[in-house]
Amino acid sequence: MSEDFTDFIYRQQFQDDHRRTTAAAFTYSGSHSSAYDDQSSLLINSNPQMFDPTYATFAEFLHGSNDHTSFSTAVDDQPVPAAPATPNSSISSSSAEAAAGDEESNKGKKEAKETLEDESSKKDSKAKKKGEKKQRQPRFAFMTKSEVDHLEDGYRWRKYGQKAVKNSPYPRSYYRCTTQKCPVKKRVERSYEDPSIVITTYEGQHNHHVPATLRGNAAALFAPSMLAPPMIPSEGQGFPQEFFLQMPHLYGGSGGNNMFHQQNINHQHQQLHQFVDYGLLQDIIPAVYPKEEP
DNA sequence: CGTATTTGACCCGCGC
DNA sequence: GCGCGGGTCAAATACG
Repeated sequence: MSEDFTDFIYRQQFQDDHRRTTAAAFTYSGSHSSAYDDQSSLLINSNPQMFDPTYATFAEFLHGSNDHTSFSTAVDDQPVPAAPATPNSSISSSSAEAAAGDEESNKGKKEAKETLEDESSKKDSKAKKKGEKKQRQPRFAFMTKSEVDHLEDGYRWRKYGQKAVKNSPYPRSYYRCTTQKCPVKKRVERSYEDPSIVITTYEGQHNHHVPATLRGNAAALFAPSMLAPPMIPSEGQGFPQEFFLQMPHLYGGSGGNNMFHQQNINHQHQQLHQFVDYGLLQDIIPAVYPKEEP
């Protein structure tokens, strides 16, 4: 179960749509998303003091609008053996297969489709072209304590599926980035143990900029330098460096230090600090939010 | 009327 | 080989 985790990286509280949200970020490489459900409570409750009020919104958090916060996790080099900053959150464990293939199971249908477009090639070339292991893209997950399922993250998503989650009354939703040719997928589900926790998993890299059609300032936060390079298949040990370029603030490089660098938090965001200080504990306690959603 | 969502069918890997 | 669970497709439907 916990083997699916590679590292617990970050914890964050912010506010989206006037709702308070708490996020915990980690990478993982397993195939079963239910694996981290077991850890959600632990992650959220482990150490309230770790919250970093640097970012105001989920999108900001995701894209790293500033880099006042510095982290060092040896994710791309080796598994992180130690817990970030609290003995409680020792979630880190194996990170053997960054791309364990259990997805991309649509090969059959794709084959049929492409046979139509490309009569001559057929499944042989197809299998050759794509059948070479179909590796799963590295995934990056966030656990957010939020009443909204689908958090604004700066991109446009189209829902393409929803499935019931085993042992959970809450379904899992599947989204794809709406930008043409962008391979990024995302799935969202609510923890069955703590319904106030939403687990968002991203897979793949965006090959484009954030659409400028967002409300708020999410688009403006996204610098051109954030454009991700083409994906390079993972070699099974950790995640490709390219993956982390998307969220540089989450990785202070592979310096070897596994610990949080809390001392680097910039304290110039006074209002955010106040916000956090005021409402943090409320979020730590599991709560039932009024149902909403469009 | 174009686009996004819903939802059952389908595919695939895996364990028994 | 079969059943199960996860993931995706795509026709139907809802939505603006």
